Amino acid sequence: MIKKQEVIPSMIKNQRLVQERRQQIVEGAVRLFIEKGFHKTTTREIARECGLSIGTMYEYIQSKEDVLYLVCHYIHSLLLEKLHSISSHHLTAKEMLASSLTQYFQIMDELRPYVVLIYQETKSLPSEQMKLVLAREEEITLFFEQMLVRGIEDGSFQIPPSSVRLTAHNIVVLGQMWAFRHWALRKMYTLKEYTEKQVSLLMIEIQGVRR
Amino acid sequence: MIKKQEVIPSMIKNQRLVQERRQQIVEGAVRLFIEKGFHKTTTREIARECGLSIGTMYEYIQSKEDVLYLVCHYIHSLLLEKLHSISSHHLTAKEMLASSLTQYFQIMDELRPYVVLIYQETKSLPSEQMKLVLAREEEITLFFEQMLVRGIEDGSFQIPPSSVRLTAHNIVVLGQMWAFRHWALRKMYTLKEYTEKQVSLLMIEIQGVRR
Amino acid sequence: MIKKQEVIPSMIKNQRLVQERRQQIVEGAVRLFIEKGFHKTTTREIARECGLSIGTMYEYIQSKEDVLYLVCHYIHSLLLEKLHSISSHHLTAKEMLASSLTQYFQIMDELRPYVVLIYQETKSLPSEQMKLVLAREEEITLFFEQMLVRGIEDGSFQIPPSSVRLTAHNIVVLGQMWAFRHWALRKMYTLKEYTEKQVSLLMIEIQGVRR
Amino acid sequence: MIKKQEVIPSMIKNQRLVQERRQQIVEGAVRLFIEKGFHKTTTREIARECGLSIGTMYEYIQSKEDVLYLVCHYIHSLLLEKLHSISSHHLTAKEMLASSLTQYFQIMDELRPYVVLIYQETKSLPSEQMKLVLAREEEITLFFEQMLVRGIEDGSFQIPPSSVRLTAHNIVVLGQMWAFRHWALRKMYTLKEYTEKQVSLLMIEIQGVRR
DNA sequence: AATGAATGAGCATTCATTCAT
DNA sequence: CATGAATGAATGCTCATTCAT
Repeated sequence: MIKKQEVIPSMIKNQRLVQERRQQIVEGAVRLFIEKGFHKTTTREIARECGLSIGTMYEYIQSKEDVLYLVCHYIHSLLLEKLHSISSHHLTAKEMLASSLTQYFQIMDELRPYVVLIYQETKSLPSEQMKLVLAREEEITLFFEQMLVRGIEDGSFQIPPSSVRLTAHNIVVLGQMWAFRHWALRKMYTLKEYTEKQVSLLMIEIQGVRR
Repeated sequence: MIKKQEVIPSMIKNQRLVQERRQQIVEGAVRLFIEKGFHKTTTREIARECGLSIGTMYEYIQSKEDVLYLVCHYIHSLLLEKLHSISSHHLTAKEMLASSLTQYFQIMDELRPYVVLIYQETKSLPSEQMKLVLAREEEITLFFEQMLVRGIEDGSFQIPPSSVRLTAHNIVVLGQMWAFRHWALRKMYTLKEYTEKQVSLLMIEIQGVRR
Repeated sequence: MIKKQEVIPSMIKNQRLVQERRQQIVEGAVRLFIEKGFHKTTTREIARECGLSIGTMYEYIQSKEDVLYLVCHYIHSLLLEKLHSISSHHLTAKEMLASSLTQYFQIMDELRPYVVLIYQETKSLPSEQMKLVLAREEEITLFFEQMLVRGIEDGSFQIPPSSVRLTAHNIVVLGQMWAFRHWALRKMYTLKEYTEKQVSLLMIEIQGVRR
Repeated sequence: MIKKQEVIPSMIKNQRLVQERRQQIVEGAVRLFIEKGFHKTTTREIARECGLSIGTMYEYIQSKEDVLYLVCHYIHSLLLEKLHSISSHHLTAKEMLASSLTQYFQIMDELRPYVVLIYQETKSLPSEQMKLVLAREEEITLFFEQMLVRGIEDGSFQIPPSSVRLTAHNIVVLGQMWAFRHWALRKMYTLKEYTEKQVSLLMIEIQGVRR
C-alpha cells in the first residue's frame, strides 16, 4: 500500500545511490519549502541545503517540480507509516477507534508544517504527479474508512454505508485542521483539549446518534 | 465589520478612482489566480486582463503581493457579504442555525474556486497583510460563533462555553472542506447529500449530546 | 517581392521602434555570427554588441532563433536589393545577361561572409522559419530564371524549357561557390579571373551549344 | 592517398582497439549529427548511440570536436573510396570522364546527408582540424583534376591549363549541389535528369568550346 | 581498460518594477 | 494621470569533461 511508486527517471544507474541521494534532496528541500514555500525556493538553494552541486542534483531529478513531488511523496510516506504503526491491541472496536483518533491527532501535531506544506503546494505539481499525490491522500482516508467498516461489521458502529467515506473524510480533515488552522486554534486550545473535543464529536458521529 | 481596511498606498489622490481601478485589477487578477495560481501569473498578464497598462496598474498598487492582498480581501468581502445576507427570519434558534448552515454550504459551493485560492495563496502574502487576511478569516468563524452564542443564551443549544469557538471552526472547516476536498468528495456526494449529512452531524454537536 | 514578411511577434507596440531596434539587433548579431557562428554566440554577446540590455533585446524577439531568422532575412534583403538594382540598360539580351552575371559575381564577393553564413546556419532555424528563408533563396534563382525566360522569348537564348530553372540554379550556385569555396579558389584565381571563366562557361550553357 | 592521418591522441595504447572503438564512435555520431546537427547532439547521446560509456568514449577522444573531425574524416573516406573505385575501363578519355561524372553524381545522391553534413559543420572544427578536412576536400577536386590532365595530355580535352583546376571545382560543386540544393532541385528533376543535363554541360566545358 | 557519478561554469530566458515622456 | 519601453538580477537547467574506483 505504501509502495514506493517511483515515476521519476534518473540519469544515475545505481538504484541504491538514487534512493540515497533523493533522500538527501528531499530532506534539504522539505526544510526550505516549509520555510519559504516552493516557488520562493531556488534550485540552487536546494542543492546547497542538501550538500550536492546543482549539476549532481539534476542527475537525480528532471525538474524542480520533481523535487516537490518527492517531498510530497516523502511526507505521505511519513504520515502513512506513522498511521499504520498505530497500536491497536485494544479490546473493543470503539476503544480501538478512539485510540487511533487520538494518535492520529498526535501525528498531525508532530507533522504540522508538513501537513500545511502538502495543503498549499500540491497544486503546483504537474497534473500527472498531482494525481499520484492525491491518490496517496485518499489512502489516508481509506485507512480510517477500513477501520470504520470493521466496526460496522462487528456491530460496534452504526453508520449508514453511504456515510462511511464521508465520516472518514471528516476524521482526516478535523485532524489536518489542527495543522492548517493552528494560527487560530492554538489561541484557545491545547492539542489535548482539541483532541478530546474532536474525538468526542467524532465518536458521536460514529455511534450514529440521530443519523 | 466588512470595513475596507485599505492599507495599500496609491500614487493617485482621487479616492473614487482608486476604488474603481482596484476593483478592475482584482476582477482581472482573481480570474488568472484561480486559473494558474499567483506565482505563475505575471503582472503583465494581470494588467492586460484588467484592461490597464502596466504603468497605470502600478499607480494603484505597490507590488504584485498587493494584488494578492486585494484579491484575498475581495474574496472575503464576497464571502462575508453573502454570509451576512443569509435570511434568518425563522422561529427557533435551532431552525435558524440549520438554515444558515445549509445556506453557508451553498455559498461554499458557489465560491469553490475562491475558497481554494484563499487556502493556497494566503501564505504568499507579506506577514503584515497575511495577518489582516487571517483576521478576516476569523470574522467568518465569529459569525457562526455569535449565532451559537445567541442559541446558548436562549437555551436552545447546549455547548459548553469552552467549545463554542471550536464548534464555529468546525462549521467553517466542514464547509470549506467541500471546496478543498472537492476532487474526492464529488465522486461520492452531491452538494445536497453532503450538506444534509454534515448539517445533521453539526446539529448533533450543537445540541450537546454526550458532551 | 522583397516584402518584409515579419512573422516575429514583439512585446513593443511602436512599430517604428520595432523596426529600428531589430535593425540594431541584426547588425550586431551578423557580425558575431560571421565571426564565431550562431551556436557559439551567446544572447548576452548579441545584446552587448547591439547596445541593448538583454531584457530590452528580448522585448523585440522571442528566442535566439528569431535573431538568426532576422539575420537571414536581412542578408537576403541585402542580396535581393543589390540584385534588383543591377543596371540593365543594355542592348541585347545576351549582353544584359553577361553584365548581370558579372555584377552578381561582384555582389557574391562583397557579401562573401554573409553568403557563407546563410549556407551554414539556415539549418539551425525552426522549420517554419527555415521554409521562409529557403523561399527567399529561391527568389534569387527566380530572378535569373526570369531573365533567361526573357532571353528565350526574344530568341536570344536556346535553352530547352525543362532546363531553364536548372540553368538559373547553376548561375546562383557558381556565384555562391566563390564564397563557400573561397578558401581553395583564392589560391588560384582573382575575382576577375573567376568571373570571366564562369561567365564564359555560363554563356555557353545559355547559348545552347549541344544541348 | 586515403591515408588515415590520425592526429587525435588517445589514452589507449592498443592501436587496433583504438581503430575499432573510433569506428564505433563515428558510426553512432554520424547518425546523430545528420539527424540533429553537431551542436544539438550531446556527448552522452553519442556514447549511448555507439554503445560505449561516456568515460570509455573519452578514452578514445579528447573533445567533442574530435568526434566531429573523425566523422568528417570518415565521410571523406567513404567518398574518396567510392570515387577511386569508379570503374574506368573505357576506351576514350571522353567516355571515361562522362562515365566518371555520372558515377560521381550517383555517389553524391547516395551520400546526400553526409555531403550536407560536411558542408554545414566543417566550420565548427578547430582550425587545425579544419585545415585537414579542407585538404581532404581538395583531394576530391584533385581526383577530377588529374582525370582532366590525362585527357588534356592525350589531346582529348581542350581546357587551358589555367582553367583545369576551376573545371575540377565546377565538377565537384555541381555534384554536391545535388545534395545541398536538393530541397529545391527535387521539385523539378530526377537524379537521372539532373545528371544528364549537368554532365552534358560539363562535357561542353571540357571540350573547350569557345574558351 | 572501463565505468559512470560528480562538477559548475555557462546558457537562454523571464519578469517585477521603474521612470521619462 | 497614463503609458509602455527599458532594465538586469535572478532562475531553472544543460552538458562537456574529469577522475576515483
